[in-house]
Amino acid sequence: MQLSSYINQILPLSDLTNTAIENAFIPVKFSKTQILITEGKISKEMFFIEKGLARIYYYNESGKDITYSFFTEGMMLTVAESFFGQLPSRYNIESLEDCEMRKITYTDFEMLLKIYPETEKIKSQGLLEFLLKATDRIVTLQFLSAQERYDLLMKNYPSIIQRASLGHIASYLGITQETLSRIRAKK
Amino acid sequence: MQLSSYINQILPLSDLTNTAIENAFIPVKFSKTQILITEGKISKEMFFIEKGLARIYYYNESGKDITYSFFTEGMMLTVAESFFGQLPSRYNIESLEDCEMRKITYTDFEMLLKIYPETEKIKSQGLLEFLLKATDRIVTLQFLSAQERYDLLMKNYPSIIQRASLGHIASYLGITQETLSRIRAKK
DNA sequence: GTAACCTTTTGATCTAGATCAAAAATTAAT
DNA sequence: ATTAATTTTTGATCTAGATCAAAAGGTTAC
Repeated sequence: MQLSSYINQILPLSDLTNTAIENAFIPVKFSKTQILITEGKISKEMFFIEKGLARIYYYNESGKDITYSFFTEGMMLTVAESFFGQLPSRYNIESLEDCEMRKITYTDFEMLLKIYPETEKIKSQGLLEFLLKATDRIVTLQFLSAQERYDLLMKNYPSIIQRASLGHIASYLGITQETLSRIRAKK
Repeated sequence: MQLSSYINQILPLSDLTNTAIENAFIPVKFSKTQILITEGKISKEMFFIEKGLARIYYYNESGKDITYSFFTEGMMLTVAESFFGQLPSRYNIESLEDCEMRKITYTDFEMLLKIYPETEKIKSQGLLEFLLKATDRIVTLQFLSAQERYDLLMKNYPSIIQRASLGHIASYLGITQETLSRIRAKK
């Protein structure tokens, strides 16, 4: 999906504003396993994924690498609380495939908001989407079994299951690799 | 906490805007166990709690009542995705104590945003806070033990532990009542 | 091409927390 | 107050999923 279609599906904007947004998001490429945002730092950038796969992850108290979330084509990628709130990020972002993205800096984003006030709606709509996903996640983790969580991911994001590694998917689901491997085996 | 201090702690606003906000939030009282928002309907109201305790909850596939979240003095209470996005709510809201609140309707909220554009910041800041809480929740549910989740709730919201019922707290933590009772017993 | 390194699978065992059931303690209602 | 209803505790048992360990498959690099 193109950035322009993404924006327009949220809210149709004037041609002028659309062009301004298009120009503010500059193309970037990342190869596999690059770190785009680091824990402890304030996210200065937000990415729109045109091609590729990435994940947000963190290390728990015992140092285990845990995937918080996956992002793929047509999604806005950033540690939302850090970017929108300009707070230190508690997560890292890593590319899992070679990626083609568009990125905007926070400064440019603020500028857009100031010059084209209609983009403010894009911001709250964006926040709303992050929130919707997060609440879904909570409900999933609160009371579903490992199998049910896997089925749900399969249903909602089948491509992630094919493209991400077993270990990353397992920690995302809140289970061990072994358990995920067994769930897959018996189907 | 007063509504005015809540607003000002987010962002200092002009006296004019402050007064407009104060007037838009009208006082309401609820007695224990009243339903403020119902699953399937669009949340037309957002509440600021001056006194009392409430919870957001839902019924899972097997019909079990699950607490999604608690809200107490000084918090904004609403099903954020439903109120801000004007989408059907997937949750209910129930008062758990006699409550004194201030409420604003979505229409009045929109009006405020239009007349006093600086309130738009309050909106995104509000969304951001809901998002921050939600991400915390995910990390908690992803890999902490029952005991660790309980300790965390105790640390962050000790008053909820004293005021909410065992069953509500247990489902909030994603565990059974029996397990929670045993965790408490051994301390 | 094979050595070194990851990732996934399979097996055996263990345990945190669920489930089922019933007793005790609180709270509410007449 | 006494009964009824709800909530919490305690006990016994069971199970989903963790942990530990090692084999089997895949990748990557020289």
